[in-house]
Amino acid sequence: MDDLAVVGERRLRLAGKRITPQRKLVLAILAEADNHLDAYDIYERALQRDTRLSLSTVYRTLSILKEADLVRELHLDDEHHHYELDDQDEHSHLVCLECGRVIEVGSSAFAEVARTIGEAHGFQVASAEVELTGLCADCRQS
Amino acid sequence: MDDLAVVGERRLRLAGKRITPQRKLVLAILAEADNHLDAYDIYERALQRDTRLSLSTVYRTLSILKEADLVRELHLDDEHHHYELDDQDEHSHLVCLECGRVIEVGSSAFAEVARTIGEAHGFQVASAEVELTGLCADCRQS
DNA sequence: TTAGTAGATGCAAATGATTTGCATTTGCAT
DNA sequence: ATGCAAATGCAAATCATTTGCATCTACTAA
Repeated sequence: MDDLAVVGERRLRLAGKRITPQRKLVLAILAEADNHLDAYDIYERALQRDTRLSLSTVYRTLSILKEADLVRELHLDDEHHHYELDDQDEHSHLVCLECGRVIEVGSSAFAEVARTIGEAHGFQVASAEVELTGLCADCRQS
Repeated sequence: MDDLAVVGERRLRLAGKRITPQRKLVLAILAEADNHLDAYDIYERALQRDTRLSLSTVYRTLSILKEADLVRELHLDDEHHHYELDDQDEHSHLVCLECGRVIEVGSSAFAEVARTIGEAHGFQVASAEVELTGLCADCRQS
């Protein structure tokens, strides 16, 4: 969805950041992605679109987007970080131990539990990251 | 609690691993720790106890303990991994954005929700890691 | 109890993701 | 249009984690 990228630009401006072709590109790539990307994924996809973009800029851009709460950083594995546009929706990830597949799940149920648990500790929950590991349906059969 | 370390040794043996002074030490340090440690924390504490232990061995040991499900690897921040003995209890972490404090919370409530969500996707949940970020009680007042 | 051996360790060097210094370019406010 | 602070690219630097290799040692079998 292109909308997300547009919203992103608006929010970047508000944060006093410049809108550069590189940032637009990163935003667009993230907006189109159906799954989570790591920095290098983004870099590769950018190269296929001709625009000039260095890997360091990808990292710098992601860092800015993260600060602006436009992007969420995930720790799906130990190798590197993954990123996704932060659509403000709470959601969790199911990571298959066998094939590594990642299923994204909207989970308002979790959000509620999270808030309740937080409050019980005087804690004001800003965001939740839930990672469930196990076996996906396919891998359960082998 | 010393018990945890003993149980750890038993489980290591079952996994066909040798019980070395270094492994005992890592296990003991983890068992005594009140909070999550990273590899270097463990290394430092080990040095204070005279036993010979290298940082690489800490990493190798943690890796083994992780495989044997004796230790859980946490991604509390982007810098490095943290480890805690896996007491099989489900629990989540409240990470304060302001002071970085980490509050550990037992959460059978979550465990249930997790299983339910997993099942809805044909997913068999093996373990859950929940990280809630926000403001702790103290920091909310400033 | 002891010898033999696969598995462990320590050290230093390698790796690989992420960051940074610096010279050059470029948004964008005026 | 112009100027300047912010952004970029490149290469080099970081820093957590891993690995090769020679040496050591926990354990097994006799």
